[in-house]
Amino acid sequence: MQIEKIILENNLKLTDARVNILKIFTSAKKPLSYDDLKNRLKMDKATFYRNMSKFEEESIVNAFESNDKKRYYEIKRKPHSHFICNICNDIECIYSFSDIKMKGYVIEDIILKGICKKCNK
Amino acid sequence: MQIEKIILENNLKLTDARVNILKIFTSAKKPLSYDDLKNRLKMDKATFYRNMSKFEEESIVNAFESNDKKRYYEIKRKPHSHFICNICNDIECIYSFSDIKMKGYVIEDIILKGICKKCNK
DNA sequence: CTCTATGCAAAAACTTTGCAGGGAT
DNA sequence: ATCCCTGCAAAGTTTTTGCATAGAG
Repeated sequence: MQIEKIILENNLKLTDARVNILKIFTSAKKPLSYDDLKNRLKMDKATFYRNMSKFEEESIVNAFESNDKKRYYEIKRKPHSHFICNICNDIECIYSFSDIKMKGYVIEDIILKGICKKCNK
Repeated sequence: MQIEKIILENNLKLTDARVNILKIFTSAKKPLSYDDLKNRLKMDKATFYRNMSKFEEESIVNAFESNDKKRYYEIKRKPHSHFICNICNDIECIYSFSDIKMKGYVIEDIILKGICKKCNK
């Protein structure tokens, strides 16, 4: 199974908590916070956060802080950007560009902030 | 004086705390957090945060959360973007582009994250 | 004089840490 | 058997709120 492979390849022990977390994130369509997930997580918050830190270390997930001071995580897949709405705080993934270059810098993520389609009506 | 004008034009009372804050921000070259400023602020943190909220409401300042979970503020001036280093957490202002458009959306800020020049050596 | 602003202390929100017991390899 | 993981509770960090007093207009 794909998820078990990810865990074992990164020299982590295969535990229920890790499988539970990665199942959720592999099917998620946008970044999620602990708060978004707490009802679906069969584990303590400490376990969640500790595992997410491990996954970040191992480059299995990306994370960033959003407008609401929560940390949002997503599984690493093809490069994309994010749009964060300053009104409703919703986060959208954007696949239409990722071509900004800056000499001497490595650009790992592009975050656009503003007013989303829904809130802009 | 420019700072007093800003305060009074927005129907705020002219207080030492507000002048103190805006003096710092008008001469700042990049966004600053409470933590960056606490030694230079002659006021309680509650006063600082309450005033910054007012300034945001009145569109005198912009703010965003950075990698370190702190809120960074800057005086509104000509539009620009920010680069946040994922290693040293330093924030740089970037004036070289701001031309991304997305139909139906309003883009208010562009934040690039990655590895800055210094850390990329 | 009135209404807003301030300081202090306490609370709130999110995340991290210490520790003892449990589980994967 | 060993070392990593987990849950629980407590602590840490940043920001917000309540309340009484002070200050601007």
